[in-house]
Amino acid sequence: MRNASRDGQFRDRMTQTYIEDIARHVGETIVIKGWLYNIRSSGKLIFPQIRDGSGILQCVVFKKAVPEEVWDACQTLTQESSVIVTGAVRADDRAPGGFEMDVTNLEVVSIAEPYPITPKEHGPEFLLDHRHLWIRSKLQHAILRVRHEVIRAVRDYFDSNGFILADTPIFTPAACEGTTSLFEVNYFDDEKAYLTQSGQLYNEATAAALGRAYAFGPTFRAEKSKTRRHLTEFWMVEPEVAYATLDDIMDLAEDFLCFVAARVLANRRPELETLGRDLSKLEAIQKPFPRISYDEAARMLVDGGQAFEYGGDFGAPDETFISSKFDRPVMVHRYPAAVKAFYMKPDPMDPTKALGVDVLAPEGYGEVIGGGERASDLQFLRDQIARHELPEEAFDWYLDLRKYGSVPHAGFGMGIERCVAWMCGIEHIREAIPFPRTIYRTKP
RNA sequence: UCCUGAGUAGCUCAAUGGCAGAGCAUUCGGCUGUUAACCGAAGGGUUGUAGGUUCGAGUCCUACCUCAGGAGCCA
Repeated sequence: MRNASRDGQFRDRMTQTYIEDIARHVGETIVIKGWLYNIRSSGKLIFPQIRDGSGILQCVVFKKAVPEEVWDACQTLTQESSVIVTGAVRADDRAPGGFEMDVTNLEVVSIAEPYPITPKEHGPEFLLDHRHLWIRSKLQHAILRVRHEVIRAVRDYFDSNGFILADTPIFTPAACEGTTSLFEVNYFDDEKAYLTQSGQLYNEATAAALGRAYAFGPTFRAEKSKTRRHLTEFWMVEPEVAYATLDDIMDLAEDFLCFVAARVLANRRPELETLGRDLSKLEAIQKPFPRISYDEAARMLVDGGQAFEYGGDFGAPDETFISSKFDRPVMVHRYPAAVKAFYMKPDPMDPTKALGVDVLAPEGYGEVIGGGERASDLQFLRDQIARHELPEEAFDWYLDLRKYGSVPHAGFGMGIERCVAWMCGIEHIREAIPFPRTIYRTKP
């Protein structure tokens, strides 16, 4: 089996050069395979800009330097036509990116029909209808590359800190946290199945098997949410650690987010600059993150004149108000148990509070991480399941975890798209995933 | 589900209740360094749908449809 990444062996056998490697080929004649991004002409001179997925390269076609059929072919090129160009690479300050190619040959692979996405402005509806083409655009291309970096950093972080990847099922027999927002699947004969809304309960099982485990996969929420922070289908990474407490998991979340931000800054700076991201906002993601209790946060809201009722969960404007008081993510812990999930461990110092934590990102990006310490007492969980009117038979396996060597344990979940949107500084989460699924949109 | 806003050329948008317009895209022509290139010309319309008011409706009224933003809920 060929390995595309190891030592670049796969790449070296290809008869093409990728634009991201162009600086290493100055003075050489190379082949670029891609698509026409834009074209400008000036009589006897044509400037086709070629994109190949790794970057954009400006080419120069001079009428007297190419065969007549190449010149004629250039006249027929339309936006997004696919082409293979051959020529010598040269550094030139006049070219975007600093390098350009003097074309000696151009082969047309396919002439594109009139391309719907022009180099001018478009509205969100039109762009989302053409998402399959929109991702070719410069900004979307940059966002997807940042997303890749975030995911790679997530995996590298856990893989290099003793965690074992143990993915949890997508089809699940029951709700983790209530049934209101579940997608029902009509396939299994015996019982109803639902698309997962969290790997949480299964992670507790894998953590008991592996010590430190994490799951990373798609998650589905049938919430009627219609905001820039919500997707119907999103990706979530969920670490779970046996013998960890709330404080341990807050340390982990803090270290983890700093690692991800540092990696994006280190490896995707050109993309961040393309996106116009204020890099100082990302450089500020440094330990220690402020840690405040729910009670302290509630006092901030009341003192700040916000319309907030003590005892309830924070709304989006509340989160934005709290996070606006800090220049880095803030961790809010010990929420009222009544507003949190049934499996949260009560605070021994104040049983009306749960040992949960939300990490609120700055700049209004909201809750990127939610987690906490899980209840380890069997009878408490039985009571909670009854109190929440959940079917106990659906949780028998989960309760087994408390019968056979129950230990303190904690974990959290991070929404990948919220993190990517935050890193990129983009307005809407739907641009942080290749093909967003929202309440009223399942195409393309 | 609720609140708010928007639907006019392929796209982005103009048009006091009085002739349906512009830029970009497309097609044709011009230009030897373009940077969302520029210059000239041409084609392109059931103004979201259905009613209503009016001498006359893109514009005012009613209902519906679609989309966007927000709330609740959440990552």
